[in-house]
Amino acid sequence: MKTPLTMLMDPLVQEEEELKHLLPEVADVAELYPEIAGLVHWATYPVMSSPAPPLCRCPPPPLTDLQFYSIPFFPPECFPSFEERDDLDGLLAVMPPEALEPVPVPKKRKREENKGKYIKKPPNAFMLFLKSERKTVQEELGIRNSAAVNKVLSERWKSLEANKRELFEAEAQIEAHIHALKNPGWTNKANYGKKSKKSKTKAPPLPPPSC
DNA sequence: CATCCTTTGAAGCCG
DNA sequence: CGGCTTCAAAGGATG
Repeated sequence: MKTPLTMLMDPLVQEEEELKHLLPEVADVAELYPEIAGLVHWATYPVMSSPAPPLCRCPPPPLTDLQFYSIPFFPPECFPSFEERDDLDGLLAVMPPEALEPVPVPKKRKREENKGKYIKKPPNAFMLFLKSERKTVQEELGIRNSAAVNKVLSERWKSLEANKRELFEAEAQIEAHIHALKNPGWTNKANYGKKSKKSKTKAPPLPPPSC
């Protein structure tokens, strides 16, 4: 008899071979971002061959960050062993009540959400880089305007060391896999055309002929 | 208050 | 299949 969680994990197990080559990057991500190490280990453990990785006892990431990425809040200290994680009822019983709260949705999305469940795209590597470095640039340059900050970060992204960029790319892949697991069958198509049309005509209208 | 600006990358769409 | 469009984040600016 398969538990709901086991059924959820089956697709991941099937992709074990595909993900194996990512494991070194997963370890790097956990090292680079200790605040989400527990989450990374938890999320990737199902695709790892035995033995299970040592249980991370680091504190869980802030709940707001987890909700931001729509990741269920399963802090490692909620289950003393990975085996107990498969006891879904038991796990739910020990989870903090706020972890079961619905994921907050930005105001600009609430209209769409009212019509039906709105699931955001997972962030790509550059978006994760923006999120990671925005505060640093804001403090370094004393600017808050995101458009200006993004321009600066665009240049830094282009000159970023390859190995550091690969960490963000690996993290983006992890985010995408978690997103796919949480939202089976979801595609970008669901979000396409949901935003109001921007007048961002890449090729500006032809100028009038100068006589 | 809603949308724009600004970036890269992923993915949908269309001819 | 190539090129265009949309949307992920975010916070000040603008209408």
